[in-house]
Amino acid sequence: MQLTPMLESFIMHFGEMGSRWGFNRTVGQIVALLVISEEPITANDIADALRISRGNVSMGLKELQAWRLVQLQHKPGERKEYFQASGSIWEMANRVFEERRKREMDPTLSLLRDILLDKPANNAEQHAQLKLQEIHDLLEGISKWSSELQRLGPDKLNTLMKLGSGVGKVLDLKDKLLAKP
Amino acid sequence: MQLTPMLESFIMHFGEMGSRWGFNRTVGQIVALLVISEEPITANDIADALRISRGNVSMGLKELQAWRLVQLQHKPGERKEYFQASGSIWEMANRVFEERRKREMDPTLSLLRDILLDKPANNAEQHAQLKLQEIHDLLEGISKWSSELQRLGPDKLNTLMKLGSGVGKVLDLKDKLLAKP
DNA sequence: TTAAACTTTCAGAAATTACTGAAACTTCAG
DNA sequence: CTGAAGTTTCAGTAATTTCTGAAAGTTTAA
Repeated sequence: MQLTPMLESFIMHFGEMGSRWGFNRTVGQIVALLVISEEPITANDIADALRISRGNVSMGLKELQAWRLVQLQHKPGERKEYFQASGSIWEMANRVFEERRKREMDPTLSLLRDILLDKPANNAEQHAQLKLQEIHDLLEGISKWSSELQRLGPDKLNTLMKLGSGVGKVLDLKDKLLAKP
Repeated sequence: MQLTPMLESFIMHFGEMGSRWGFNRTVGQIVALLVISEEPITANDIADALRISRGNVSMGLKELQAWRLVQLQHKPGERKEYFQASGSIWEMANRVFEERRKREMDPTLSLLRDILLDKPANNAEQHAQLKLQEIHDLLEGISKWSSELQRLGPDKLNTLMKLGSGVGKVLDLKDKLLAKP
């Protein structure tokens, strides 16, 4: 496992971005390494290539399994565990979105729902609840919409993305057609 | 600035979620406080309500200004600076998305573009570049699309969100109409 | 069984990030 | 000017997060 400068720069970048994407440096580096390697590799290969401790690799892989971004493989006749990126880039991106939705929105939605069940005790609370309701509705909207979009599948999503702001026109079109009868 | 348990729980939650949303605890708490307060408040009010140091509030507000999530106000005849949340919840959410796009995707896009300009030096690099190209295209697609969506404005976006997975049908409709010569 | 080959765990160390509070700075009324 | 009322900065400390490496755990071949 010998990395060229080009590949190294990519891996290091993913490490640095890791924390912005919801995991730590090591996890970012591991996922980058797995994505670019053609063959499945062992935890030792990873520790070796990234020059980090074996224990750290083990924790990182565990985390990546929680994100469902790695797949475990066994080679016939060998005891070692081999790892590879799980699925296409598109599938991996999907999993990241899903997981982040869970971590970034669901807990807040749940809290907001609870708070909104309570009667406002005074004027300040009443005003606050109006705001919280707005936040709740917006979050819920985004959350539902994004999970529906994911269910569309790659091809339709692609059409939609290519359409870009042209969606506006399609929406107008739809309104006209429905308004007609 | 006396907080009821309900409001306190909301603020503390935003503090805890802060790091997942791209800022730190204090910044999360400050923005929560600003959102629920009816009147603009001073930095001292904030330090007081959240029981954090004045210096920390100053740094937090600076950060929030970078995110364009707070607005500075002056009351006639007073020297003090008053702060309030800048714009509606919807506008604030928009700014957060935009800022996160900048921080989470732009640097990676830029690195990928650079790497993809280089000639692959060997087989491993060639294979890696194919993957990097995929990542690049996906990121670029998402990035462009999301900024186009923001440009649609709240009403159209709302229609689109309400449509949910119904977009699929609208897309079919569009295809049929365009296919007809 | 035993032991070799491998993996995971976790206590403590290292690195990073956030916070405090005092000093420095700014602004303005008198 | 001067100083009172305000704000920002930043060195040092506190809190949090990440990483290491040794010990414990697991699996399988013989």
